[in-house]
Order: sequence, then C-alpha cells, then structure tokens
Amino acid sequence: MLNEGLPPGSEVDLKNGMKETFQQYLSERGLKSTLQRNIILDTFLHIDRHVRVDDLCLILRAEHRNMGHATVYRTLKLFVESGIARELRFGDGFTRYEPVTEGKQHDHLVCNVCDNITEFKTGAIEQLKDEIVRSHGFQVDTLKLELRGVCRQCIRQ
Amino acid sequence: MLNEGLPPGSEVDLKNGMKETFQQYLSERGLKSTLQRNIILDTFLHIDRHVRVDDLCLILRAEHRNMGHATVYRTLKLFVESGIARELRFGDGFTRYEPVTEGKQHDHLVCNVCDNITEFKTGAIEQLKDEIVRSHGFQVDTLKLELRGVCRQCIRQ
DNA sequence: ATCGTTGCAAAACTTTTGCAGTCTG
DNA sequence: CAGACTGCAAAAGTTTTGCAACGAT
Repeated sequence: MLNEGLPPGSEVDLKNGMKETFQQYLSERGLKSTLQRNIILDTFLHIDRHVRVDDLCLILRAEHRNMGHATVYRTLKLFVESGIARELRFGDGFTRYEPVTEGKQHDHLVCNVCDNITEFKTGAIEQLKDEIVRSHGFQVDTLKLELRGVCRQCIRQ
Repeated sequence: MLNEGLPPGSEVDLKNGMKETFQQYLSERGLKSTLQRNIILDTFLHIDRHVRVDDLCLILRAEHRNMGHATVYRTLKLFVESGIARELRFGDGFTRYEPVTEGKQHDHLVCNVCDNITEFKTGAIEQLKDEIVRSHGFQVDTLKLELRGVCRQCIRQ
C-alpha cells in the first residue's frame, strides 16, 4: 500500500483504489492492460460525474485522434463488469456512465425545462428497500430513483 | 354524461374517460380522429399494462395487416401528449408505454434473472417528494422508481 | 377543398460485431 | 508468440422522417 498516510476517504485515494480494482479485474481474467484502457479510465475518473458515451468519445478524440468509439463502448462495459462504473439511462436515447463511489449513493433530478441533471441524496431509500423485501419477497440489488420536474433556476425565470 | 349510474372508479368508466380525454385533446388542436388512432387506443387500453412498441405493433398487425409501425409510434406519442399514457424506459433498448390510471400510482420491480417486470405500490414516495421540494427547491412533476434484483420466483429456484 | 394522416421506404441514431493488423504478457 | 485488443467499417436494432396517396372535417 503506497498511500498509507492519506486520509482513507480522499479523492485521490478513491480514484487510485478504482484503478487498482480495475487492473486486478483485468489480470484475474487474463485480460490486458492497454494504453487505450488506461487513457479512458483516467479521463472517465477525471470527469468524475455521469457522462454520455458520445461526449466521452469527443473528449477522448480531442487528445487521441484515432481512438475508436467501439473501444470506448467496450471499455465502459468492462468498467461496469469490474464494478467501478455504473450505467445510467434516463430515457433520452443516450447511455451514460458514472464512477461508482461507495458510500456516496445518490439519485437524480432531471429538469424538464433545461434538461440539466442534478444529483441528490436522501435517507428515505433504505427504508424503502426493506419495505419491498418484506412485502414482495424481492431481493433488491440496485435502486434507481429519478425525479423529473422543474429545477430551482428554471422556476425563478 | 352517459355512464352516470356506474360506480365512478370502475374500469369501464376509467377507460371511457381516457378515450374522451384523447378525443378532446385531438379536437382542441385541430387534429383528427382516425380509424387507426381509435384502433390503437382500444388495443392499448385493452392490454391495460405496459407494452413494448414492437409488441403492440405485432398485436395490431395480427388484425390489421397494413398498420404501419410509424403510425403506432406517432400515435403513442400523441397519447403521452394528451396525458393518457406514460413512456417507460428500463434501459433494455425497448420503449414501453402504459395507460396513466390516476390514483393507481405504481413503480416497477425488474428481475435480473427472468427479466420480468412487476408493478408495486408504496406509500413512502409522497413523503420523498415533499422532502425534495423542501431541500432542493425542485418542483417534482413525475417520480420514477425502479428496483432491480431477484424476484420471489427466481429466489426459490 | 383543405390540410392532417397514413403506410411505405429510407434515413437517422446509438450500440454491436467482424476482421485484419497490432500489442501485451 | 499466442491470443487479447484496437480501429475501421459495416451491421444491427429501434425510432424518426419524407413523401405521395388518402381521408376527416
């Protein structure tokens, strides 16, 4: 362990942890650590927020002219399989991905006016999970909560 | 009013109300009530559950050989605009539509094993809406809650 | 008669797949 | 040096659009 001295929850710590997790995932499966995968991971973690695949491609291609979009799609799927990313679909036709930051569970507020997507947290969710297990015998793995409406800025205008 | 005698919340009542709403929506906007639109609406209401567009097309084409899928897509969008239907996307690439039945708010449990989608109700949601308004100044119009995991049947097997 | 609507086909879009050449372990 | 990976192009799949013929008001 190289970052013993750092506070355990720091940004850098988290990101390094995710990189480690990904490298481990690759080697465990006989997959390879390539230049492209590392570039995509760095860029993805640097953005540090949900991002559309085509946006990520654009950002990547700005620096790396011949990065194939197929590679980006394939790599993002690997991120999800390794557990360091989550796939998001808000139903507008674009798939988004975001880093999985443990202990930072959040959901999304989508503004119907400006289309901005805001993250928010709520404690009411965990209770809900328990309720579902009890009433439906359904084992909950993931929970997706999305609220649409009008955001503060757009209400004011 | 033709159905005065019926209990106000009955199936028939609800569906007739939705048909009326749709007809009113059309005439208000100078749009036309056509054979196809009425067939699609009847079939859609008869299914009475979320349905994939391509499934609905198949069902419709069984009876009406030359119903165009473009017409189905266009009509379903009209349903949403008129407020009698809701668009659902679970992120599997298929758009689904379901009738909006007021006072029957429900959400969805998606099983990762058998891919079945179950509807469920919970009371915890309304509190959550209020919480969001207070803490984020966000005016909530619609709320989408989706839980993924393993359903009762699949747990048993 | 006007203008919205339909059905067909083609286009548009995101995402996936096939393949020859390249690079990692 | 075997086999995984990349980048390109083409394919796949759903949804949208253009257009001539049709139909509702």
